Amino acid sequence: MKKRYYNKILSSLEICKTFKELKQIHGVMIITSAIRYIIPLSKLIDFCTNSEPQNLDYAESVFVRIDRPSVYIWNSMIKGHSNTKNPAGALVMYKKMQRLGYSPDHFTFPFVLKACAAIVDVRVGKCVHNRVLKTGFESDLYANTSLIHMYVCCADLESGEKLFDESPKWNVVGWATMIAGYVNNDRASDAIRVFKEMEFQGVEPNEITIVNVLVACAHCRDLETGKWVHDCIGQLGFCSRRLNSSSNVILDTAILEMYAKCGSLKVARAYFNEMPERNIVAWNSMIGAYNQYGQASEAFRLFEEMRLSGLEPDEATMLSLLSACAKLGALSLGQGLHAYVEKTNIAEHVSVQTSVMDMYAKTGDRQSAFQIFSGLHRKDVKAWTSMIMGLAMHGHGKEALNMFSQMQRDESVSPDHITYLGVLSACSHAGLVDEGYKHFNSMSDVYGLVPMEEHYGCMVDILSRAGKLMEAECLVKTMPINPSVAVWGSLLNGCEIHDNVDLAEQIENHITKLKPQGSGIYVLLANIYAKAGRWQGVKRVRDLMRHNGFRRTYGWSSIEPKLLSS
DNA sequence: ATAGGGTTAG
Repeated sequence: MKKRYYNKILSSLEICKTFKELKQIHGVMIITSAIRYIIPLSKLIDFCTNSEPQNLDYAESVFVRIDRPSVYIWNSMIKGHSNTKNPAGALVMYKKMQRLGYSPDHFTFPFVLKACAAIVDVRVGKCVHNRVLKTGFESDLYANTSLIHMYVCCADLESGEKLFDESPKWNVVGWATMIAGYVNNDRASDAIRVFKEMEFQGVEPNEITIVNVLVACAHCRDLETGKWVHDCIGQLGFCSRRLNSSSNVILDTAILEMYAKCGSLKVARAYFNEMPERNIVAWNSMIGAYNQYGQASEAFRLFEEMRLSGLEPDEATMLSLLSACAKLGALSLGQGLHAYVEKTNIAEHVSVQTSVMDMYAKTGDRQSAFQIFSGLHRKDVKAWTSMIMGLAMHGHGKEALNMFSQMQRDESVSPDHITYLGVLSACSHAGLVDEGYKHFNSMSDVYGLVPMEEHYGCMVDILSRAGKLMEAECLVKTMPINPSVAVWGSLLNGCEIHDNVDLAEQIENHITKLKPQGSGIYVLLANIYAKAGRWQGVKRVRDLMRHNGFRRTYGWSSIEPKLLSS
C-alpha cells in the first residue's frame, strides 16, 4: 500500500473521536489493506478498548481475524476485559494467549492481576505470580505492586506483606497499596503504622495515601493522628482547598469523614459547610455521622437540605435514614422511606431490604419485618440479628430465641457479638437465667467469640432481674474487663427491684469512682435509699449529683416527628 | 500501553 495512505490512516486514528468515525476508518483500512499492518491494527483495537464507553465486541471481532496478534494486541485485549463488569474475560484471554505460545511481557501482568483482584481469585492470582517469577519479571515494580494489590484484594495479607517486605524500596504507590490493603481488611491500625513508617523513610505521601490514612483514622477513631494528617496536608502543598483554588472532593470528604467518625461533629459540620464541592458521598457522610452519634433528627434535617440542593438520595443515604427511623421509633416515616426505595431501584440492594426490615423490627411492626425477612435472597448475620434484636426489644423474648435457634440451623451464617447481645437481652426479658448462661457460654465455646463488656452487662442484668444478686455481684467482681457504670447500673437496677439497700450502698462506692455522666444512675440510687427510708443516703446522693453538675432530668416520651414531606 | 483513592444496616 502507499505510504501516503498509511500515514493518513494513522493520523486519522490518532484524531478519531467517535465510534462512527472509527468504523469509517476501519472500512478504509480494509480497502487499502492497512488492516494487515500491526500499528494501525493496534490503534484500531486500542480505540475500541480505551474509548468511553468501550466497545469490546467490536475489538473482539477485529481481534479474531488477526493471524498472529502481537503481545501488544493481546495486552490491549486483556486490559479491555479487565475494565469490564466481567473481568474474568481477561483471564480467559490470558490463558488463551499462553496456550497459543505467546509469552506475557511486563505490561501483561498488571492487567491480568487487576482482573484477579477484581474477581477476588487468589488461586489464579498465584498462578500469575508463578508466571511472573518464571518469566524473569520478579523485580518489575509494576508487576510487584499489582501482585500486592491482588493479594490484599483477596484478603491474603500475609502474601502481600511478604512481597512488600522483600523489597526495601517502594515508591508512594507501593506504600499506598499496602496501606489501602490494611484499611480494606479491617486493619486500620496497621495502616496507620505503615503510614508512619513511610513518613519515617522519607517517602512523601500524595492525595491517595492521605485519603487512605484518613479512612484508617476514621475507622480507629484516632482523632489525634487524624488531626496530624490534616495538618500535614497544608504543609505538603498539594490539594488543600485553603491554599489552592482547585479542590479535591474525595480528599475533603475523607477529612470530613475522619472528624465525623471520631465524634467531632461540630468540626465535621463546619468543614462540610466550607466545602466548595459536595457530592452525594459527602452528604451521606455527614448524615450518617448525625445518625451514628444520636442526632437522628438532625440527620433528617440535613437530608431535607440535600434534597433542596437537588441531589437524589442513594442506597447509602437510605441506609442511614432507615437506621435513624429505627432509633427514633418512627414507623410511618420509615414506611415513607420504604415506599421511596421501592419506587426507585434502590430497593434492589439486599442491604437496603435488610435495613427496611430492621426498621420495621425496631419500630415494633414485626409482621412487616417477618414478611421482608422471608423474602430476602440472602439472610446474612445482620438480617438475623435485626430480627432477634427487634423481637427482644419489644418483649418477644421467646420468639427472639426461637429465631436464634433457626439461625443456628442455617449453616451459611454464624452469629457474631451483636447477635449475642440480642440473644442475651431476649433471655433477660423472658427471665431465662439458665438459658442465658447456656448462650453466654456457647458464645466462646461454639463460635470462639470473646464476650465483651456489654455481654457481661447482659448477664448481670439477667441475674439481677431474676433476684440472683449475689451471683450477679460475683460476676461483676470477677469479669475480666473493668466494669463500667453501665454494668454496675444493671446490678443496681436489680437492687431496686429486689430492695437490696446494703448492696446498693456498696455499689455506690464503686460508681462514684467512675464519675458517671448523666443523672440516671444517681436518681436510681436515690430512689433505692428513699424506698428504704434512708434519708441521709438520699441527701448524700443528691449532693453528689449537684457536685458533679447534674440536675434531675424529667421524664420524657417521644411522638413520631413529621419530617418527610415528599 | 502498565500499579494505588471516599460513604453504607445490627
